[in-house]
Amino acid sequence: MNSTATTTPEELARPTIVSLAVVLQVRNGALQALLWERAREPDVHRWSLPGGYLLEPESLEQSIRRHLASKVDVRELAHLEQLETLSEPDRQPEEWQIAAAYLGLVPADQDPVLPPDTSWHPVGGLPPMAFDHAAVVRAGRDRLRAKLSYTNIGFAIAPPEFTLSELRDLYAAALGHRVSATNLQRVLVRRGVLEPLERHRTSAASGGRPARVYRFRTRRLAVTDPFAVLRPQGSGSR
Amino acid sequence: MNSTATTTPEELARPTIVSLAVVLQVRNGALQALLWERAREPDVHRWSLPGGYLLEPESLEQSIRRHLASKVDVRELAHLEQLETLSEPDRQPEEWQIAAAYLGLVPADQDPVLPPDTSWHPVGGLPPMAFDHAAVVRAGRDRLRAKLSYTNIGFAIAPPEFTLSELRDLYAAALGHRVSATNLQRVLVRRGVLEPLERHRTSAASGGRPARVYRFRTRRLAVTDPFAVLRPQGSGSR
DNA sequence: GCAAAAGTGTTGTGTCTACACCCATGT
DNA sequence: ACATGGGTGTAGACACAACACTTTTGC
Repeated sequence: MNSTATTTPEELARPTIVSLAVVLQVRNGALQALLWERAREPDVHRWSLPGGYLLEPESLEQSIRRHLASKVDVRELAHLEQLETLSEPDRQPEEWQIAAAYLGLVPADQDPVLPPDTSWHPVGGLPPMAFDHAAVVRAGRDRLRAKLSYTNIGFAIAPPEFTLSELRDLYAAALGHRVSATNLQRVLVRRGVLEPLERHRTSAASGGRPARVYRFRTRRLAVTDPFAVLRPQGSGSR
Repeated sequence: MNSTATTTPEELARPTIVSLAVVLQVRNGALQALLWERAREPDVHRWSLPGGYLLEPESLEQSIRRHLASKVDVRELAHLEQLETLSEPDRQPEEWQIAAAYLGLVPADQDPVLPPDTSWHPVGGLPPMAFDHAAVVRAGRDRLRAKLSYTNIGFAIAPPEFTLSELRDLYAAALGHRVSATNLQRVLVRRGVLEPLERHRTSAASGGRPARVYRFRTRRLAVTDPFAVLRPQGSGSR
């Protein structure tokens, strides 16, 4: 059987198709996921990822953007990428669903108005989750953590402008461990990811030197540390 | 609309669902992809990726393994992972298909018997490809190249045992640039990926010192260079 | 002046590349 | 002996973490 036969066989599988999103944001110093509380069986009162059915004719990315629009304004999503596609026939009890999972990131300065059944939950310490959604949240968190190391994806969790301590706190929350502002600055400036502005943030009531304001040079995903090893010969050491 | 409503609406999209695979192997010193020549319109005589319809009830991974079994013996696949899911409504002219693309890797010592309409093609220099399949091949190639740098995925392109020059040639073919056997050995041994055996390969007719035989310590995917930067504090430098 | 926070200087370490040199075999 | 290919030793370039120290503000 070939993927492109002109006549479609009868015994074809016709699972329903949904798109899901792990929407992450750093809130109150913790990485949090946008979850939605189920109102009916199965898995009543368990929490699940936002998303829903694919409609005619739209791509999966259009689908997840459309579904998310009822939770958060699409303009608040600084980044959206595909995570994985789940297809185990028994992953949902009632019907066979194929689910394309996406990772969405919301900058820390946004505070979307949420519908009543929806709220943010720290990814460390998730509430009881429906179906296989807890694993998807972990996959999203891991993808973000990995990309923070070798891409400029920080732009998607940070506001347009920020001080280095603010950025350090965002990275620390997302990565789940302490981060040094000193070294974070050096790494990101050396790679050309961060750009210092001339402006400074006035110091807090407790005093302290005013912090310089930075921004990401570009707010589109780019790989900044392409080859860990095994670079082409003669391309210089890192 | 929610992903888990108990009643399924009428206007639901019901595209057909297929699985595709970019199967890669190093052959004759070049990274090659397993392609299949279309026998009918649309895109007659263009080359496409092996795969086909999802059947009831199987997962996408089971589906692609089943379809590949008609091309290559499944036991010859040393690694299989999901690449991306394509869903643009107009990506195929005749029907709307959602395609889950996988990356499969065949060790260099295998030589599967192929059906007549199927053959290997170097990924640099692909023949005219059907639909969006050329881009999927490039995505598979790029995924392999990236993972060669930070995982032990070499096990999936290498035979069970090999000398370092042989492994160097495989890495060079897959990466598309020259690789030093000296440094490849040091990187992979330092990381505990390679294991030297006591055995040696007898030298060729042209002479030369007999080469030591190595193998991968494990033939399951593992990340060996986890954090490019931004490691947790106090976790030592690389 | 003193505390607080930001920012710079500097040192040490581990990783990787490049290249010189040595080793073991066939002819 | 010498050509051929395998393997080791070593030096230099970087990137990074850690930490001491300086700068700039509020009180």
